[in-house]
Amino acid sequence: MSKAERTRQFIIETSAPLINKKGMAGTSLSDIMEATKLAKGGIYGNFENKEEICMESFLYLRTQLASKLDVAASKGKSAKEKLFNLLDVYGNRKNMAEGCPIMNFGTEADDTNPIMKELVKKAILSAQKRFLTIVEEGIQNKELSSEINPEHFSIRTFAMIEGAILYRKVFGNDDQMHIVLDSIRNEFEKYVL
Amino acid sequence: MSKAERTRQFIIETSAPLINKKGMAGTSLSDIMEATKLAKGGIYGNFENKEEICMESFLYLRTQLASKLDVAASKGKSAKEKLFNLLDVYGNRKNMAEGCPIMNFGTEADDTNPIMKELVKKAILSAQKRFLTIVEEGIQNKELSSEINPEHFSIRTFAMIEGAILYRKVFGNDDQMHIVLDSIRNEFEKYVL
DNA sequence: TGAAATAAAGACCGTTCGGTCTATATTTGC
DNA sequence: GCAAATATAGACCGAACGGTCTTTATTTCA
Repeated sequence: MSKAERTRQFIIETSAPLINKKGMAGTSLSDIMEATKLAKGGIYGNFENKEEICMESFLYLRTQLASKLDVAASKGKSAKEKLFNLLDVYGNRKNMAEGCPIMNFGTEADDTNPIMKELVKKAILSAQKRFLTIVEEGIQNKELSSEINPEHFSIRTFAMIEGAILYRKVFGNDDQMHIVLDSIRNEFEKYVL
Repeated sequence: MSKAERTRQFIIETSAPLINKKGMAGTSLSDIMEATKLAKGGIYGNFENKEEICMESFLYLRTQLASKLDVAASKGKSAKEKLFNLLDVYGNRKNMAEGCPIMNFGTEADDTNPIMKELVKKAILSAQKRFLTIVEEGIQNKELSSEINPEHFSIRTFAMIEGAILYRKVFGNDDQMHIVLDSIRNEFEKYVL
């Protein structure tokens, strides 16, 4: 990895939590300069503009979280274990320090920023698919009753978790998150054969 | 209503959808000037600063939506009708043109803006309470099985709807919202006596 | 209707914004 | 270890930012 590549990566990793917290419009270049201790030249030598930093920051956060989730799921031996492991990742706020990047970037990405919106869309679909696959495979393996609707379950689960993340952000505690996760677990158990 | 009061209200009503869409940091004073066709003097004669416009805009959006919800609920004669009427309001995107103000302002209100955060917190609690009351009264009136946990149900419902609103914003359609609302209806029906 | 009170216009202010560019410092490969 | 290549510093730019203030226009009410 060349110096430039290392610096670029460093800028992304340093800016990402900042932008996730303060928003794209709310994070200024001087914020990024201060956080990275780099001057303008150091930043703009590695990025076209602020928008590129925002996009890369989102992709970084998204990838980080996705790999945590994938690792957690893969450690489960059954559909139930996989799902519950996923829920545990969402339940631990350390895994999404400044809130969910999907929600943070998604709410800010308006129609003037279609590329960002597309990235968020893909992130949602991939998060949803993680649930979907677990349920579908669970049915195939006869672990789950075929009465569960995999698509509906995964949409509902993802939506509920995002709502709980909003709760967590605004209230600053995990009370509602735990209630939500428990209810997802309870509902899922009903379909476990 | 004095001229100033009318102008102030006009500024709020004109800015609110703009700020809800573009965010607090993303909406500039010139945006507000353009939308209202007012000059700086006209704005700052009625507001201390931009932050005040943002707060009033949130309160306006919140009140607008709350009254729609309250009216809808009050038209229902049973707990089920009340709840279903509420869900219909959430289901109609026209009622939340640029997304849910709770989510939009809530994700942006960080710790540097504690007053805003408090307003969002109250808005969430009041939205949740609307569900809670319906369920509690339903139980009292023997319309609902006492097996339903009113608090958990209302938290779960609100979270799921917020998640669905995020879906709607990013995907631009109501597919997931309808799936979510249907599942809420189905779950609720199980407790109807 | 006319005088006092009030509301809005818009020139102006310092600051900060995102971004460019040259000069200097640091890597890199021989 | 030195020369060429590359990466970073930071002065600089015009535009846009939020906000102020005086001047002018409009309400308001006797």
